[in-house]
Amino acid sequence: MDKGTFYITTPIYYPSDKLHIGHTYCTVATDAMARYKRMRGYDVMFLTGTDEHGMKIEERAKAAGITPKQFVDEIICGKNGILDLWKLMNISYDRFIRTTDDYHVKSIQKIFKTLYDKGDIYKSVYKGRYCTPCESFWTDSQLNDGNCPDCGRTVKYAEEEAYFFRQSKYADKIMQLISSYLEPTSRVNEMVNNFLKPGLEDICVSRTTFKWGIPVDFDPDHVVYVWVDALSNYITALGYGNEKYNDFDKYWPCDVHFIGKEIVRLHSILWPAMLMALDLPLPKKVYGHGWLLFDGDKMSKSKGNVKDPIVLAERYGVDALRFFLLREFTFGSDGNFSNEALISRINTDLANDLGNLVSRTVAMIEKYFDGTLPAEMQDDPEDGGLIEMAQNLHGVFETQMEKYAFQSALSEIFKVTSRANKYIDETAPWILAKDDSNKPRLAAVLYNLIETIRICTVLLQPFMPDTCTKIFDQIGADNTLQNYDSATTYGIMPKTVTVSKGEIIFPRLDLAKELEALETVS
RNA sequence: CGCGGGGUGGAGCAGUCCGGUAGCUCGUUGGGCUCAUAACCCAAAGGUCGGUGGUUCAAAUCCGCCCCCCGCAACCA
Repeated sequence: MDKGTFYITTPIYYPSDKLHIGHTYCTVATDAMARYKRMRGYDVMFLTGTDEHGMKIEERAKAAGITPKQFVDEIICGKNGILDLWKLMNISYDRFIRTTDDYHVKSIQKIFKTLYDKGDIYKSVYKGRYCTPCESFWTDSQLNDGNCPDCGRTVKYAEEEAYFFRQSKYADKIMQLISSYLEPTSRVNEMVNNFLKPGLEDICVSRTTFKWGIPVDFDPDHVVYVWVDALSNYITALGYGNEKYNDFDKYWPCDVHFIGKEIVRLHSILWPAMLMALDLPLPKKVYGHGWLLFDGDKMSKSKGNVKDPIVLAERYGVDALRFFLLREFTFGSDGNFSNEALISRINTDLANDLGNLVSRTVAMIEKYFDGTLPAEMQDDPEDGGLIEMAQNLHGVFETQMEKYAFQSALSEIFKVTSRANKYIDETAPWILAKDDSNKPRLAAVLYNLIETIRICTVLLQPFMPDTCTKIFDQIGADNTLQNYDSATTYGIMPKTVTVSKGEIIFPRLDLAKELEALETVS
């Protein structure tokens, strides 16, 4: 059963504000993959966390009249904070790292010193446009008509002593390797043409203009700038450079970093360069997923189009929301989030297709056999189509999952539930039930339905863990019929299975009513 | 000429690498069924595949040019 290790990560999120549906999307995807790999027998390490340093948080804390640590503690541990959100969303992370954790801080200082001693970090001068009231440096491209993008005032040329990471030294190697670890491949060209071909510049990795960061221990005026701090979380959380954990050798290199497309550059260029400088192996995959857009726009607080995952999960159920996020959107591309799409997807796939299939199957077994199928069954060639699909499902499902194509993997499952609904019409059990001599045939039909539902449900577990438990209860599948291997064999369910009709799993929603309600709450 | 992605029935998308009857989901219309959550099943209508020129027996697909949308451009999942 043991297939080795699988290490998967989300980005560590920046807790300057409550998280929104976009963060939830990435984390749910990571969770589904982690659960899938666990089911398949891998020793999984699923890491998520928070990236807590930086000027923005320092400023927001100041504005709120509290310390930066108090500020992030509230957002992470407070009511409806990040920990609550992941608990609500049923996120099965194994480890949660905060960049303010002592062990991480110590590791970062060591890493910084190691790179400095090696000559890959060196002291120089950062030159740029500086806005004095905002105490911020800006690049030319960030400027708004030549003025500060934050306050609109004029900026002036300024210099600041800073440490730089010798990223340029690793440019050639990265150019050679990037297409082997970065996915989807469409992102590779962007990196090569925009950054690698024009020539990599060294990157500034320390600051003296704010204090809320990890101090450079051999030069106390400086704090380590975000990216060295943040990216390293993937190894410090395994115990690299600290005593807190000691499974670095076991899990590194990482199997896949799931990240948003906006930080592809940092994960596919800077991070590999850092690892090369530390003489460590590179992650096997970096997957830059797309964004959820709202009315074609990026979600942002200022545009007022942010979707609150807590509101949606509480209204429609965590599993329905998890399912929607991974079923509706192509993981590698941007997708358009809309309330209408959410409601429609729940209605068509979950209520009409899957939920109704379970409901009608279980109801017929109760009605025609008092809930328990008889051992005597009569097969028929017309069963072949359905059985073949159910039997082969795990194979096509795996192919898609291994490509991180959640949408396609789910689509394969729903092809089978659709086929099962069609099978009911083809076999017309209600007609068979009219004549007792047809009972063995009727029993076989209902058994095929139950067994098909069971296989689909096994594979749906990474996406909708709680709902699948409810379905297993209704169709009478015990624990031995729920594990991954049980989905690879058709017909292992006992013939004399007993079902029990429970509550409706996914009630059908009134689209117009829900849209109206969502307008007022989010 | 900065770079990348996209433009396919009313909506959302696949197909483009490797040319050969344009496909899926939703919606619409008609029919069927009554086990089921007014759900399910069948059928039909609906597209000059952004524009234009070229290659070819044949182009959504390959090549040239043009238009439009989105993103990136060194801190946004």
